[in-house]
Amino acid sequence: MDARDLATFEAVARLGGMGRAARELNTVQSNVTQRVRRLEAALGVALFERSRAGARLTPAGERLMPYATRVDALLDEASRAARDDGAPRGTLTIGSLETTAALRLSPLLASYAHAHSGVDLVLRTGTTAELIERVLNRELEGAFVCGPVVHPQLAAVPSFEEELALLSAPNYSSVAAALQRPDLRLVILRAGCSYRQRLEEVLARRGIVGLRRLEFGTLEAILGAVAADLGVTLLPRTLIGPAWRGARVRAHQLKPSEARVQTVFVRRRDMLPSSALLAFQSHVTKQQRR
Amino acid sequence: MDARDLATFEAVARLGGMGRAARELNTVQSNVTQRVRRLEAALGVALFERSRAGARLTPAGERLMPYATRVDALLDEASRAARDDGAPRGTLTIGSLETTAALRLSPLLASYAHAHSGVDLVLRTGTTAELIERVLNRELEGAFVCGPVVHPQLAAVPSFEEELALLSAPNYSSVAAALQRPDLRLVILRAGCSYRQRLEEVLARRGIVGLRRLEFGTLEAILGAVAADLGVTLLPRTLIGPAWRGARVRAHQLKPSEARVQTVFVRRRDMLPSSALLAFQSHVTKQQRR
DNA sequence: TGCGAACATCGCAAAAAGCGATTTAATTTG
DNA sequence: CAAATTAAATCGCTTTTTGCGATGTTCGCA
Repeated sequence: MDARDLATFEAVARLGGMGRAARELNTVQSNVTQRVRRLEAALGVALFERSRAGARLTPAGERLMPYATRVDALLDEASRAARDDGAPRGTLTIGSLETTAALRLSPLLASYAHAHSGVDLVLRTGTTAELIERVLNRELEGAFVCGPVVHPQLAAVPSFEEELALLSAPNYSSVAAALQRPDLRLVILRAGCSYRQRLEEVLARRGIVGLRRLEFGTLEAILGAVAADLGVTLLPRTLIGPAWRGARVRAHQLKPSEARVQTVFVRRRDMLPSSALLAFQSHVTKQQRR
Repeated sequence: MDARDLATFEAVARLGGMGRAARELNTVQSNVTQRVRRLEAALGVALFERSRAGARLTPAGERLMPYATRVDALLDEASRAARDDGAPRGTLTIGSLETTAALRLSPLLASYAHAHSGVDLVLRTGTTAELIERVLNRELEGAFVCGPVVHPQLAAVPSFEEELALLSAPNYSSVAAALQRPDLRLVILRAGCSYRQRLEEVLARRGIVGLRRLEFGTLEAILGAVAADLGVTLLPRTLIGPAWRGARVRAHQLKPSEARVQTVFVRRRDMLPSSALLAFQSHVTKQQRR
């Protein structure tokens, strides 16, 4: 059984048609047809039910499908294992929450890039859910996300601990005062952001629900909005630099159970970490000890 | 990366040379060379150190090697999974101890063959060590061997329990009497047989060591030798049919701790059992309940 | 009954694989 | 020290496979 036939099969199954698979695989439909038919001939079973709508998996196809993805992943891992001699090299693609990137990663990435000049670093930001999705799809080798994470396919190592604070315009002297305003809004980084849910919980516990939201793409915009008294937000306390603290926004302390948030680094259990990733993780650990 | 190149690589690594691999793979040496070189080119690393003596793995090759075998096994399993629709079919190749085959398997195999006429049954006999080796090599889907078996790669399910008896010519009235003879010999099925070690332990506990051995290939020959007072042997009590019991050989009872032996069915944990095997195991269980 | 959307088939050209002979390199042996 | 040996690399050739584009076929639907 040829691995490329198997990959073709996988694409057809995933996309639901040979034509579509051909487009994804940069080839022509007749070629895909031929590969699928050869695979079927080799196995002696039909893998797809063809119809004018496309191709749907037969039970045999369903049984084969998980192997197609596993073989693909295994071949990929094999090639990385053979290439990787322990010296970090190649491309390291990791993900991070926006806030974690801003707060923790700059010095880390700088020192890492300096120590391992042979590594091309790629950092993608997103929400916890997005990042986890990408890690599961093997688009990212790992990601810093909002913990805790429990998932059978993922290994999570606690990496940072943040203390969140409620931010408001400076003219409110307490959390309670900041939450008085009738037209209070939640200022959030983006839909699905991990801290948004936390913020809603914090407010719900104070009897405030159903607030309108303001969503911005950058931290600066968020802080600007809070400074302009458009609403409140929840962010790591230490994220508020001297340029913002005190004069332009006020950080209200929350009790630890509400404020504590753990950032964990997740990666697929079944994917062997590249040397570049191992080196990165040891950098994280080193940083923690300081 | 092509799976067949990987298989070629594996053969070269295992056999220590491209020429030898070519012979095993039924092709020519230049072909093997080409495949290995292509693999090396694709990975960008040397996999072998060539010398006049053959080819030895480089560190990169060492890292790749386990993947080569895993990919091979996975492709194999994929093809079986796709083919196997739950109806037992194809070839079921299992192993068994000679004694277990004689004592337990005949009715089992007969009823199984009858119930699943689509399955070609292949039964190989051997010693526990041989059978386990073959199961590990995937030459057998599973085997009945002398338990207990603890091995990280094997799953073992207890299947039968035998009571062993010391067999002698009929003119000895007790174990002690049978062991009196100065030129006593151990009559054993073959070198490495599981019961041989047990027999030696039984005798050692009675102060008898270093006996000569007589080795025969068949149970009939063994019983004949014992009947002719050439020596003693250790066999499952129930194995001695009416044709032999009493008149021609005498079975001496041993205490349970010495007599009890468990036959377990072992198979590779990482190999998904075929439907044929699952059906077989359910036959075994059914038999046990009777 | 013709149209559209899908897969199947066909013929051809290009690419790759496979083979056997030969070359090269490194030992071992006489 | 040269010849023989052994194993891998290379080469030229033939055969096979692949990939492509065009065409054919099927089937549901307007």
